[in-house]
Parts: sequence; C-alpha cells; structure tokens
Amino acid sequence: MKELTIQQKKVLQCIKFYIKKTGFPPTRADICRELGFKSPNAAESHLRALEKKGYITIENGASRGINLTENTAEQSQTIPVIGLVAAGSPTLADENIEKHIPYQESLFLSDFDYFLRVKGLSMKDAGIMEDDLVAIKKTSEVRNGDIVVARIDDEVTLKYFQSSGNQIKLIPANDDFEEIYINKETEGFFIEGKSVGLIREN
Amino acid sequence: MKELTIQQKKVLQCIKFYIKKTGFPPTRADICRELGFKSPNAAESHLRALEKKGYITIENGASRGINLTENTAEQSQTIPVIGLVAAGSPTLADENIEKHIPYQESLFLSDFDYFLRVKGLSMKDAGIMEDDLVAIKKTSEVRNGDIVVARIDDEVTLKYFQSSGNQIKLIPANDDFEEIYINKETEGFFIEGKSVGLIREN
DNA sequence: ATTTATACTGTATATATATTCAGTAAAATT
DNA sequence: AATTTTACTGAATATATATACAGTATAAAT
Repeated sequence: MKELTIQQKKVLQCIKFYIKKTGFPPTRADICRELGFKSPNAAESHLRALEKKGYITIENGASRGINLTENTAEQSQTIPVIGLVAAGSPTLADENIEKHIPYQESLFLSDFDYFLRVKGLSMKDAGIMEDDLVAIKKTSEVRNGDIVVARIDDEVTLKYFQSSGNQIKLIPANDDFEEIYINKETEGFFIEGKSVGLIREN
Repeated sequence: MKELTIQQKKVLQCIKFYIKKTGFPPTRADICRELGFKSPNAAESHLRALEKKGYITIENGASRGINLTENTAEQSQTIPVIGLVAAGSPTLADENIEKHIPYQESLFLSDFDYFLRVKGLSMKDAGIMEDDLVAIKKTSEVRNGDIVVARIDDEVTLKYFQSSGNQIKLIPANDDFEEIYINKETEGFFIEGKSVGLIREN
C-alpha cells in the first residue's frame, strides 16, 4: 500500500478514533472540527486521497459513508510476536518482532503487551511447548510461582519464579534442565515480565 | 437487559449485518429497504424501542447515529466454551455452554466452532493441561496424529488419532492413561471434531 | 519546466436523513 | 376495562451532509 503523508495519517487516525468513540464514521464537518480545518473541502480532499491510496472506501452519496479497508481496520488491533532469542532481549524494537497478530482486548483476564514465541522445552511440564505463544505483561512485580521472563545479561529465559529474601530461584518445568540461582542485586539481572496466558496454533 | 420482540431482534440483526457489510450504520430508509417496511417511521419506532431497552444508543440529529451498546456489540463476536463432561456430548445446546468469550476470526490458522474446557491430564505430554481451552473445529475428516474429540457412547474424550484400515487407536499423551482401541463401524463411536489451537488463561 | 499532488479557505446547493405529526390495528399489560 | 406497547402506513419538513466550484500556495514528481 502507498505511503501516507503526515496529514493523511492524522485524518485516518481521526476516523478510527471517531468510530471507536461513537460507533459510526465522522462527517466531513466532524473531521474539520476534530482537526481544526475551516472548510469541509479540506476533509473531502483528504478522504479522496485516502480512498485513492486504498486505506478507505467511500460510498458516494451516503452520509458518513466511510469504510475502513480490511487492512486498515486490523492495523489498530494487532499485537507483536517476539522471538525468544538466546542472546538479545525481547524488546518491542522492530528487529525483534516476528509478526503481528490480531489483538483481542479481553482475551485473557489480565491485559498484556506482547506474545513471546517459545523456543525449547524447559517449561514442558507446565504445558508450555515449543513454538507456543506466551502472553507477556511487562512488569517487575512478580510473585512466587509466577512464570516470568527473566533476563540475565544477554540471556532471556522463561521460568518459574521463586524468591526468599535476596535469593532468587528460576525453576524450569523439566527435569532435564537445571535450576538457576541468582541474587536480586546481580548486575545484568532483570525481570522483563510475567506470563498471563498462552495460545497455541496447531 | 430487557427481552426483545421478534421484530426488534430482526431490526437489531439488520443493523449488525449492515455495519458488518458497509462499515457504517444504516439510515431509517436503509432499514426499511432491508426489512420491507414502507414507512421510515416503522424503523424509527423500532430504533427508539431498542434504545429504550438498552441495546443501542442514538445520537440525536446525527445521520446514521446508531451505536451498538458494548454488550450488544460483543454478542455477535463470541464463541461458546463447552465443558468436557464425562457423560454427555459437547453440543452447542445451551445447557452445555459454560460461558461465551470474545471471538477473533483470525486467531488460529483454521476457523473453529467452540472451545472445549479440558478436564484431567490425559494429554499432559502434548502440553494440554487441566482447564485449558482447546479450539475445536467440528469435522469428521481427521488425519493420523490429529488431536481429536471422540465420542464413545456417552463418553467424550480428547486424544491423538491413529487409524489403519478399520482399526482406530485413540492415544493419550500421558503414560498413566491407556490407549483405546476401537472399530470404525462401532455403534456409538463418533469423531466430533479436531483441535486447531489452544488458549490458556493463567 | 511543466505537471501533479498536497493542503488548505470559502461559498453554494441538491439531496440524504432524522424526526415529528396523524392515523390504524392488534397484542400485552395493568 | 383502560392503558400501554407493538407494529406499522403515509405525508411533511427542517436540517445534516456530501459534494461541486472557485481560489491560493507550496512541495514533489516527471
């Protein structure tokens, strides 16, 4: 799809926001009000540009006859899938994002920030298998028994969390793997977040 | 929420369908066209009734100013969760439906009909744990290695599927459970569907 | 160098649309 | 038995809305 200008992006965002807020698309006048234009033709031209570039369709003659293209509608509702690379942290930086998948607000009980693609079988006995997508909420507030994403220097790992005092144990759910003992103040140690759910695509 | 009459349900369905099709709500005239009314006031009265009962809100003066209530909007996008009861089949009958959860069309690669709430640990080594929700597609076309929902008389069970000729093996993913051998033509045996995905709420 | 796209203001207008008023009739509720 | 709700037709109308036309100005593409 053709790139949008900054103004056109603003107009598209305005349409999305208006629909989310009211349930129906804006009129030309509504767009002018939201973005400070003084002529309805300003909105009209932008709409025609968005239509030409394939981001919306317009039903001629119909009031509020704006329809977001499939592609456009989904863009606002995706969540990144991040690969668990042995070296490197799961940040939201573009180079770490595997793909985007549709986002459903109330899919899990807690909200979450990204999906982590699982590599290896260290959490096998917790029912977390290779290639599963674990929903991660970014937080450092974790409790004993939580499944957490922990970073130790450049290593990122998914384990059970267990702490007593300053001592932290990262426990795998697989006898073939070793427990990791670490100190709270250890340099380079960091809790990225915790698991709040899981989805698997067969 | 107050119950709707048959006519009111038709009007509400019409609005939902129109929005799904065009991306924006219908006018009074649109509703008349879709449902065969000859006066715009027929639509108007129904809309006011739907508003009064809390299924929609109407922004006065705005064209197409119909907004589906949160509750209403979600109704069209939910998928049932069905408990795996030892006796009884996972049908879509009301009494078997545990709850409804929001539905995302493209959540898994294949579409699916309902979620099955897992009881027991017979598929533990396949990473399917107690209380997981397995996405089931209703079909009898299954292949060797698929995880299937099989019914034998009143027993419903989730197992690996393996067939050779007329002989069918239902294999658990847990050494504590026994394999089930059965014949294709056995009375009361039936493949309900197969697993196409899984979600877990921590 | 010329054309096209972007980014608007400002005016005008046909028509799309919500909404009111006047009825009729049957069913449900009080 | 009286009132309210449901379920419409039919006509009228104020206004909400899309959209065309006339300009101005700058940036980008050919």
